[in-house]
Amino acid sequence: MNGLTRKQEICITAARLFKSKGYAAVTMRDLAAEMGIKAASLYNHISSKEEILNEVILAIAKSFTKGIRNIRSSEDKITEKLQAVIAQHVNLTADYPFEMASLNNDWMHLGEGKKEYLNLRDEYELHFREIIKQGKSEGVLKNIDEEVILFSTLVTLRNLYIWIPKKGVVDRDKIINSLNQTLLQGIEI
Amino acid sequence: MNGLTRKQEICITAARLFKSKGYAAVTMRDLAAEMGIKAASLYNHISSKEEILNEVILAIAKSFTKGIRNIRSSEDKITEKLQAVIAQHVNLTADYPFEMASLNNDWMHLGEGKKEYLNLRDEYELHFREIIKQGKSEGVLKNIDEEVILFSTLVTLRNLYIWIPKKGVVDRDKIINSLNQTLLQGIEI
DNA sequence: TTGTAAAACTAACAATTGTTAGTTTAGTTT
DNA sequence: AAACTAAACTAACAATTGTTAGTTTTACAA
Repeated sequence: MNGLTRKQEICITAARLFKSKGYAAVTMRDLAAEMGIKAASLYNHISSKEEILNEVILAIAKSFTKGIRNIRSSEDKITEKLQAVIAQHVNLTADYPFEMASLNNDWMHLGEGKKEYLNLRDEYELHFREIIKQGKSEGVLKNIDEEVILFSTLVTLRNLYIWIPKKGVVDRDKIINSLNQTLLQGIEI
Repeated sequence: MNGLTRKQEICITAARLFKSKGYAAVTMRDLAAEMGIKAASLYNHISSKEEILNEVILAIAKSFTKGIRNIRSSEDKITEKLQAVIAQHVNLTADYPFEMASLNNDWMHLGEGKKEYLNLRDEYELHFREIIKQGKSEGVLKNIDEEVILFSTLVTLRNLYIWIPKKGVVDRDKIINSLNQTLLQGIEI
């Protein structure tokens, strides 16, 4: 019909519900009602509630880690790498705002997949930290504590999902440019 | 004993659990076990699970709004006002990291108190936005979209609860200074 | 028309949920 | 000693939870 499997449709709908109430507060009956079917029917397509969360979170977590791995190993200058990281966040968030919410808020409810998620997150932060270190050693970035830079930048990017859907049609380039300026050069004259 | 009512002790313990699993995933039996009593005994001190969330969230939400109201109406220069906002976030987060997590992640589960919470949040953002506008009109802040400045700053400050407890003993002044520099002047040379 | 596979259904389960009612314990005041 | 109070307890409830088993519907290919 729309090129999606029924399972994918379920996961997409689930992600939307997870964003508004959180994983734990969404029941299988809520999800089924949203799909227009009965709860038991969901189990023709998925094996458990937890599997849905795994699908939702791990797919997008892999995209992020794969992306920053490429950015770090590229030949770009540091500033370009930082801008590429920002652009990746804006683009993935604009494409998958609901999944981003689960990634941020519901990862602790992962069962089997939690270890893999934590590995992906650790690797992501490792690459990001290394880019920042390189920037400092090359004199492109100020000599501020790496962890402060990592935290303040990453937390803004990770929470774009709260903000981006509020704008109507998303002008990605405008957002990317604003964030580049704000995060890299600050807001003070 | 420790100057706290039994109800306050319950709310403090609850906030800690809410941070690690989210409000919906914490059962009254979980909370009771953490207090070393049975679930039914909790109801000698509180009237419902929801009341606990109300207590936890509204207390800290009021602190924030009251604080920024005073900052905005002060005679300080814009830069000092911005630094005062940052300092307030660092201090309240260092004092109440668990409550901050509920404020960020569990407000949608508020029942009776949700309207009051949303009013407090709106008022907070209003004052913050006005400080930013004033900064722009006085030429202290760059001519970047107000909403971008508001979002990127506020999201960093609101999520300090994730980061501050990771540090051992919290050197508040060091964190405040780093954030002042990072948020206001950026990370790029 | 018949066979097949996808996807829905009804009905029910065992466990867990927030909560209530009534009772007991322990410490303090009269 | 008697009364009072704070705070715990046991036992149970009605509702909701994720999930299973078995059955029926739908649509398309043979």
